[in-house]
Parts: sequence; C-alpha cells; structure tokens
Amino acid sequence: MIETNLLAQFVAFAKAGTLTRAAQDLHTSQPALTRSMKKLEEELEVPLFVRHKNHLELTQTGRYAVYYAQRVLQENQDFCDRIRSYDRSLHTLSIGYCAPVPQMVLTPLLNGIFQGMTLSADMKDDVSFPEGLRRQTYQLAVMHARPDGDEFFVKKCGSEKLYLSVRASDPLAFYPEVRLQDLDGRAILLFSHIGFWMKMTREKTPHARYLLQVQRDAFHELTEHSDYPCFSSSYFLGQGQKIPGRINISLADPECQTDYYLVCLKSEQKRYEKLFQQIDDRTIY
Amino acid sequence: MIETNLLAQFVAFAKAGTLTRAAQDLHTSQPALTRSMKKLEEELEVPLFVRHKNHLELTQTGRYAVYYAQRVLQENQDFCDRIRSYDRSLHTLSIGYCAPVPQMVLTPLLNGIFQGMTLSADMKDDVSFPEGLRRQTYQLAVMHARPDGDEFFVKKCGSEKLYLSVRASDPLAFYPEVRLQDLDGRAILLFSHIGFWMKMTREKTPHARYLLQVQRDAFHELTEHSDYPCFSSSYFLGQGQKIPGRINISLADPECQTDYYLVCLKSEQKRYEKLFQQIDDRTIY
DNA sequence: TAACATTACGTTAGCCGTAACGATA
DNA sequence: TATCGTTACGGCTAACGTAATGTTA
Repeated sequence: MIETNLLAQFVAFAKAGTLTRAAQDLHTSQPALTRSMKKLEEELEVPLFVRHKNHLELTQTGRYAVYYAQRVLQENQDFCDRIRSYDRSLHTLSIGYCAPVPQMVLTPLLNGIFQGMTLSADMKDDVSFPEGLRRQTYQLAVMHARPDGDEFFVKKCGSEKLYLSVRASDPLAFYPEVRLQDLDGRAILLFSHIGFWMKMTREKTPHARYLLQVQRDAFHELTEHSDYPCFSSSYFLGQGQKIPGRINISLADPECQTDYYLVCLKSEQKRYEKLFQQIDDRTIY
Repeated sequence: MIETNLLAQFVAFAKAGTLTRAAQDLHTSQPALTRSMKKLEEELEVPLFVRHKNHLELTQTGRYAVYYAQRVLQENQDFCDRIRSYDRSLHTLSIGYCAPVPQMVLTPLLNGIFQGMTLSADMKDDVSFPEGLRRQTYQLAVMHARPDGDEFFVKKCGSEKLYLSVRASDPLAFYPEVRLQDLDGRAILLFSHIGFWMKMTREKTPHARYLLQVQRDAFHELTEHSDYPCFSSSYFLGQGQKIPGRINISLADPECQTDYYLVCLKSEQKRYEKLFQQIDDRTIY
C-alpha cells in the first residue's frame, strides 16, 4: 500500500517534468519531493527513475506507473465526493413544487417532522417531476395532476383557486366574474416564482405584457401602489390577506381552479408516513 | 484526498467491529485508532460514527463508506502489484524449451547478450508455445517444428539425434542400429525434464517401464552403476561425454532425429536481433 | 469485573525547509 | 551563470504508546 500523498507527488512530477516545478505546483520544497520519490521507489521496490547527474527521468516502468497512479488518485477523489454527496442526500429533502402555495403550507409541516434536515425546494412546472422522483432528484413533489405510473404513492393535499385583483376603478371591476382572455393585451403584475401558473396564464393571455417581479417586496410594493391588475388566490383570501384598495374577482376558467397532489415513490412511502398522515385533501386551500 | 493509512484503519474497524480488536489486528494501539477515525471524519467533513459512551458504531454513511473505501484500497493494491509485475516482466526473459539440449546451449549465449536479465525457462512439449508467445507468456521458444502463423520470426538453430546407451552385455548391444520398439516392455532409465522427448518415447514404447529420475545426480549415478538402458544424444557424444562401460547405438526411428527452431514474435524481433545473429543452423548439435 | 472508548501526557520518529554542494547546458 | 537534483542539518510537528478516566453489560 502506497500513501496517497506519495502518489499525488509522483503524478505532479510526471506532469511538471522536473522536481523543481512540481515543488512549485504543490507549494512545497524541492528536497521534500526528492525524498518522497525515493520513498516511493523504496516502498514499491521498483526503480521508477533514472538519475542523471543533473536531471531526473522516468524509467519505462515509471512512465507505465503514472497512468495507474492517476487511477488510484481518481478513485480516492471519487470516494470523497461520493461519501460527501451520500451524506448530504441523507440530510436533505428535495421537494418539487408546482406552485408557491403548497410550499408555504407544507414547509412548516416538513420542518416539524424532519427536524435537522435541510429542505431543498424546486419551484417549476411539474412535467419533470415524475422523472425527478424516479431518479431521486426529488424525494417529494407537489403536482397539480396525478402522475402516471405504478411506482408513485399519491395523496390529494388540497386545491387552490385563482382570483383577479384589480382597483375599483378598473374596467373589469364591475363584473362578477372574468376570464383570463379578458386580460389579454393588458399589462399585468406577476410574481415570478409561481411554478405551473406561469405557463398557464401566458398561454391564455398571449398578448399580455407581464411585469415580472423577482423580489417579493417589490411585487407587494407595486400591488399596493400601482393600478396594474394582478392575481390573488383562495389561499391568501382565506388568510384574510387582501390588498388594500383592491377587489378580487373570481376567474371563471377551469384552469384557474386546481387540485394539488403530494407524491413520493412507493418504495420511500414509509419514510414519509407521518407527513402523509398529517395532510388531508383540504390542507392547502 | 484521504491517506491510504486512514482508509485501511477504517476498513479494519468495520471488519473488527470494535477499535480494540481492530488495533490488535493492525498491531497498533487503540488510542491511535481513536485519533485516526476522528481525523478521517474531519478530513471528509462527514460524520461516520455514532459515539455511544462505551461503543463506537458506524452511521449509515459510515456503512456506505466501507464498501467504497475497500475499492480504493483494492485499487491501490492493484497498482502496486501491477507496477511490480510490469517491472519484473521488463527484466525477465521467459523462454520455452521443447528439449533440454537447446537450453544448455542457449543459456550461456542469452546470459551474455541480456546481462542483468533474469532467464526463466520452461521445459515441456512445444504444442503450447505458439499461444504462449502470442500472449507474451514467453518471449522466445525453441521448438522442434516450424510454428504456423505469420506473426512469428523463426530461425533454425540446430538439430539433435538420439542414441541408445546400453551395457556391452545387453542383448541389443550387437545391433548396428535399433528402433524404439525394440525397447518396448523393458525397464528404461529416463531423466524427467526432457520436454517433447518424453511424449515421443512413451508413445513409441507403450509397454516400457520408465524409471523416471527427477534429480540429475541420481540419474547419472544410475546410468553409471546399473544395467538399465538409457538415452544419450549427438550433443553429449559430440562433447565426448560418454558413459563409462556403455556403448551408444544409433536409433533408426525418424522421430529420434530432430531439428530445432528458435522463435519469437516478429513484433519483438528487433529486441532479439543479436541473439539471432549469434546462432546458425548448427548451433545445437 | 471485563470490555470498550476517550482523554491526558510525555516521547520520539519522521518530515519539513534552509543551506550547502555538485553537476550540467 | 542559471537551473536542477541530492545531501546535510537543525527544528518542529504530528503520531505514537502508556496510563488514567469514564462508561456499560
């Protein structure tokens, strides 16, 4: 068995060509390398160098050894990466959310049940979630449709309905309900991290100009102090979070009403038992 | 990068179950292991152990790490073996001999040309020699027939003729020449390391009882002080090595007269140029 | 009480860097 | 003369083993 240290120095020499330059690369002294290379030869009991008076050269065996030394080092590095990554995976729960409200509702629950774990949330359209669950990129996912596939355990965890939020002075303010197409062509305030809602509203209002807000603060600022229409939802309204000076109009499109489903792999179902127990089909509303 | 040392200790602990027993296995002290395992965790920045008051246990990550640590160690060990074996192969010349006389004749030549090299000789029937040369099990071979195949470089290096050596009192002593079948059914002294001759003589005299001698001394002792017939050859007779009190009768079978061919791979021909220059088709006689 | 892990402590082997040396182009 | 490798030397770290401590079955 050869110490990793010696192998790394050996490879460094092979790459640098001289001990002096290898020493610079490794931030060590050059006599240290001389000694290490001697030790390496001693431990292998194989001559790896031809020592000219003024120059160190690899023997045929030495050149042969370089490749395999690199393999050993690579294996060592892979080991480190692998262990670290495995350990991290044990302590992080990656969850795919198709919309922000499920994240807001579930995060406190998850923090309670999986204490000490890091929660890693991914917010986007849920088409890639089944594949992500299969590859263990996600341990859990909240989708707005039941995924196909025998390998998934699914439980409905709530629903959400979208509302239009406008000033009383807005032309649409007089209607008891509106459709998304009524907004087409207008400028609309939109918070950017809203998962599948983004895709859906864009498709329904191809001519609208969306004023995307990445920062939550900026979004709230604008909803309160501008006249642009924006969206609200049953969740916020249920919590009494109405925006002052605005009224909320029901959106009649069927796409503006969705159910949410919490999904995991059946093989992992046991691990999330408590979570599934703590939710019912009206957890998110 | 983790030092090989630490990985070996880690695996030893995993196998032994306790630090104390691992320390015994590794012929080191137990506090040394405690410290090493701490260091391993520190360098990986991953907890590998759950420390009970009185007992050290692997975490899930720890158990996961054992397998991969073993792989790294295996790769390291393979590296050592590989380099040593490669270096040895560079300094040893493996030669297949189909008969002992070629070895006796060529060995001094080889020692002169390939000074510092280890000569490794294999004496046996030459059917496996072409395959051995291809696989580089042999670098050179002396055969009693030209091998098939474009990949070989072949040069005739001599011939040898077998004689029967008997006492003057032997019933066969009066014949000017004999055949092997004349010996069938009798007891015959035979030195055991004689390559293809063994197979040939056995086939021609299926009912003979061969008194096999592994030791050369014992063989000579018996040839000089017993009445059993034995074989001699043109080589020994040409050197004046007659056995006192015996006469040598020509063996008339065509199989008792053979040519020898020195063979190497064409791809290696350059390396053995000097050797081929120094032999001619009567080198062995 | 026996087995085990950790901590404390004094010792030392081994590694490091500086400096000196020898050789080369 | 500048570059390179080896050797010598002194200093110091880091690893070791013994012994003591604390815990458990």
